[in-house]
Amino acid sequence: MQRTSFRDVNCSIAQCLEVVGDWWTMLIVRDALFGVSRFDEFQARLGISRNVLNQRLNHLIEHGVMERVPYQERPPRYDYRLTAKGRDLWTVATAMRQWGDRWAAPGGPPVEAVHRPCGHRAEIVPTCSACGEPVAPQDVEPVLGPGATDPGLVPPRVSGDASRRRPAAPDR
Amino acid sequence: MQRTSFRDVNCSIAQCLEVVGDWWTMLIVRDALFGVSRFDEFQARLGISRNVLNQRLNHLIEHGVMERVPYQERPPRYDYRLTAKGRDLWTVATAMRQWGDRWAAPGGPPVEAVHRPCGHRAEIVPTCSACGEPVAPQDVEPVLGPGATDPGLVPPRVSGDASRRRPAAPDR
DNA sequence: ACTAGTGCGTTCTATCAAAGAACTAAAATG
DNA sequence: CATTTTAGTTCTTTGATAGAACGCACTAGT
Repeated sequence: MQRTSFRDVNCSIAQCLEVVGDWWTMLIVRDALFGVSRFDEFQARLGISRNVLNQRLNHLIEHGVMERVPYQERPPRYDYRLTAKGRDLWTVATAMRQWGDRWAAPGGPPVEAVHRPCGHRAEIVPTCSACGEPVAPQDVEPVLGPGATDPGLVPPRVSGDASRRRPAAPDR
Repeated sequence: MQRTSFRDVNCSIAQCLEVVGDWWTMLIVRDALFGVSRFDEFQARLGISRNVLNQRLNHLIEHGVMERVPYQERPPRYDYRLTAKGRDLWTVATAMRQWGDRWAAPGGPPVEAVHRPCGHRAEIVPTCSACGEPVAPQDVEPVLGPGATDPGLVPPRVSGDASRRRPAAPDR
């Protein structure tokens, strides 16, 4: 009964979760975004088991999110650094942080962000690349993209078959 | 050895993960954002075990992300619907989707988004609420917010910045 | 030289959670 | 009456996790 993998699911969210969907992984990425790079510092800050930390770091390296950078020869020791692919997870981390700030931070945000170019504490606002306006969830309609493999379903199906389809969405 | 909870971690990312950090939970939210609302449809689309699905739905309800809405009396049957708190996870789902599109979708995005007000297929671009400019990871500096309880846990280091910090910062 | 400390993993065991299938249940439908 | 629909529950097997101890290759202190 191994945990089901999302590797073959034709959905970018599932692909993202395949890489950082583990219980600890996103927190490791968070610390890496803060500049943490050493095994022991990850371990001490997170309180994660050493064996699990080792697994997760290797997983991230396999997926090209982090890389090992030697910082001394003898004994061989490495920094764990984010790659460009890993640094790009900043958008995910930021979305999570702001959601947590809004819904689960009764004492106010533990950490805020200063936008250096303008100097203000700021929120990150999702805007449309086409028209530049802020985007709300209800403004967006999902459509099939070039990578779609099952044109029948706009919301991609996860586990294999299950070819049952609801006749004429009796939604509500 | 039960899995360690992030409930008491003073970090909004951890709080978000406490709610949707499980292996399946974010995919359930994704489908709910697409409009799925019935137990069996979640189960069929995701291929998740029924017992795990039941656990996850209850977990989401406990955390105020979803709610049970009766749609028939006898026998009692419920729709599982996102609350406002749940719908607000759209930003997280979108960040994940776009990351997956960029880094793990060799055939192109399986699903794209049309911005209804302007009519274009568009990306969601993170911009600064103060100045309106697009924001890149290196433009942002984390600072302590009003809800901070452990100043030692946030290294004065910049997200995305990769320059090595001398190990003379044993902040723990 | 001897001892302790650092940094990074690995191994081991008890316990817990997941997958998957079978089962229950209450009512509608044929 | 037998099926089907919809939603959950129970059970077993197997895998993952926490936590601690251990190993290893150096370095620093006395």
